[in-house]
Amino acid sequence: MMNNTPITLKFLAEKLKMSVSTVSKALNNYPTINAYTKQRVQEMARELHFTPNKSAINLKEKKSRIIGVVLPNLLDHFFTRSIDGIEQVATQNGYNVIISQSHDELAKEIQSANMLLRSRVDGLIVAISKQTQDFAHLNQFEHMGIPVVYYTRNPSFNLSCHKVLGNTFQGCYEATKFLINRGHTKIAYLGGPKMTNFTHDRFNGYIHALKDNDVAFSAKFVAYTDFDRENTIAAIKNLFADPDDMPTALVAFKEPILFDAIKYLKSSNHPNFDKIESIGFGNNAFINYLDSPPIASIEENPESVGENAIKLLFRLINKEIDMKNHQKVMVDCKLVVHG
Amino acid sequence: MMNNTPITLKFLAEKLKMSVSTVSKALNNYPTINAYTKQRVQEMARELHFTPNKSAINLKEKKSRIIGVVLPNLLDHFFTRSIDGIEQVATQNGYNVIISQSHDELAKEIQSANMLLRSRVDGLIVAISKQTQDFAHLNQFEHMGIPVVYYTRNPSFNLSCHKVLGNTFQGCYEATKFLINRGHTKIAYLGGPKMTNFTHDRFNGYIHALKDNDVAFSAKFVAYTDFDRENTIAAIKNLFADPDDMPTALVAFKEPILFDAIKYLKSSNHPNFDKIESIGFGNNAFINYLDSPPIASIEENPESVGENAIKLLFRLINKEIDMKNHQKVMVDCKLVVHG
DNA sequence: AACCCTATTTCAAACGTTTGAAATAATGGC
DNA sequence: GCCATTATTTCAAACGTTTGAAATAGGGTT
Repeated sequence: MMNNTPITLKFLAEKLKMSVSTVSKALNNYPTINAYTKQRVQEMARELHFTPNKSAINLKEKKSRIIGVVLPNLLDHFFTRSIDGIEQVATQNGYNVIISQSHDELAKEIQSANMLLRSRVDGLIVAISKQTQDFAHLNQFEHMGIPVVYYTRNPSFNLSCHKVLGNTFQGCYEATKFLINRGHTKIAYLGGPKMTNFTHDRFNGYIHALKDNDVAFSAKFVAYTDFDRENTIAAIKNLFADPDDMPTALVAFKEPILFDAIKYLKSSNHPNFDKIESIGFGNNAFINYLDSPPIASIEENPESVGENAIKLLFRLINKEIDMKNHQKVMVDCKLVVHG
Repeated sequence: MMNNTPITLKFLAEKLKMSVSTVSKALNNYPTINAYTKQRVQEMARELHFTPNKSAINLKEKKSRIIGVVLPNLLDHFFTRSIDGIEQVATQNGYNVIISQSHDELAKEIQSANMLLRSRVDGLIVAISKQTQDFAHLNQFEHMGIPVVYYTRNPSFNLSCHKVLGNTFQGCYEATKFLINRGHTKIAYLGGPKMTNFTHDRFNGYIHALKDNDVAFSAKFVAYTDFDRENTIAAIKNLFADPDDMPTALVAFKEPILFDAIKYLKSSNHPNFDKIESIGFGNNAFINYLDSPPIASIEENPESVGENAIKLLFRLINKEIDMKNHQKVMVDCKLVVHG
């Protein structure tokens, strides 16, 4: 049942009474190896379930064919969907992926980075945690010649780097424009955590759409929140504070937050609740089950973001692009109208 | 900026004018190494950002300190939550986790398994795909002495193995009993794909709860579906086919399916829609946003399932339990009442 | 100053591959 | 049958670690 001697090249070689190098070359289909020999070796390898030891190969080849991915968490469907894009391209190219969650904590992100560094990944894709201000743990990779692509979370403030970002400006612009075209002039913007890029580009998209369509901007129609429900409710209260001048539409930086907002508005018996039209980032599958769903969603195409990130990474790994020649890729959003 | 000579023990040794083994032992805090030497080595290692090469260590140690996880997909929160449990225990024990999705396809599962085998994981945790009937790709691991723990998806029909399962019998029993206690006597059961264990234990829980509480079983209150919405609607139509004898409550094998059912019932203007009380497996966070939410959820405690799976795996890895002494662990569900 | 401990360092082999260079075997020309 | 090719196989080093055994250094004792 259980095999105790590990099946190595050496073991095969002894069984077949030939040298280790012949076995190795036969399995790797070297042209200098006799056809019959190859056949014998390959048969034996199959029979004994020979599985090459990746550690040994990595050590010899000085490459692991592993891509590391560090991201905040797997509960956000944006990230899990992006992984699908990453994995697909990786697998096509014979690479494997190690995923590590930071849970949005810097300490865990550092830990993840260090373990991936020890594993000598050939490249790193990272969506930084909310806490990440210092990048030493990520810069290490580049010092060792391992390319890093930042995605989704934009560390622009203090770092020039390779990045692949969703075009949240365009997404928010289109959403706002869509609402304007439906006749809204009082469109509120519900933004996310102020400090990160969560919100900046989106807000600009909102502003520009208003401007380009001659809709007046009003500061009282802008509020910020985070992923905490109470804060969202407080923000909504603010947006709807003036009973004589309440928004009729809403653009939100993330769908779950928008759902909280909708729920609150409904429960607070807002007079024109039925008329309010809203749009958020995400395009969550559960919208299907909501009674008062957003009128549309900003689909961020996470698979495509992931795909672009890893494609860029491969170009860096293959030296098609110099590591120092920092690239920026934007992936457009798509407005998906529901119903 | 970029370092070209890799920082290895050898490199450190040359810099410090000592032997490789001294450096190695100093870094590993061998008692035979002089304190001052240790200090010098450790300082130099820090300064030059020495990072041990895991491949080399794996090769030498014949262990990778990697746990492989193969699961259907990451979009199902059950699995992502179970990963949190797995990762936490793994990290505590100095192990890393490689996650690979099968997308419920046998071919991908085989591919994942093979890559993990090549990576010489020290153990495997797997939730088999719906298509998995043959286990050769997984049995390979045990042949090589690598323990495997099956979780969530129970391959009982043709395999004795180590398994960690949610106690769906108990979960369904409690849900049914809860509904009975609320006065229902016409409780429908909406089951999942018939062939797998998706449904069998749950159905038994339902049946036993009815029996133990003297509620008559009626075959017309049982229907099966899968993850396809159309099929779910068809199943619901069947359950409610007899206008003179319609169920007043519903237990479903998975929440998203239950949501489809609720949505359909609502849209079809079911006369007593408001009265219908339902419970499904999952405890999805989005229930919060539903207007007609299930009255309760069967929380499957995925983190705990994951945690139990990896704890069992470690006991196998550490030979606290013999691999042939197959273990079965059940993780109880918890009924969570909403509102 | 010869000896013996003990403390510390170094040697050398091993883990399982890959691969260019060297060795050997097979074939063909004459 | 001998030489030159060519086909095929083997040698040997290398990748970066770990670790038991062997070597060396540093003190004491007498």
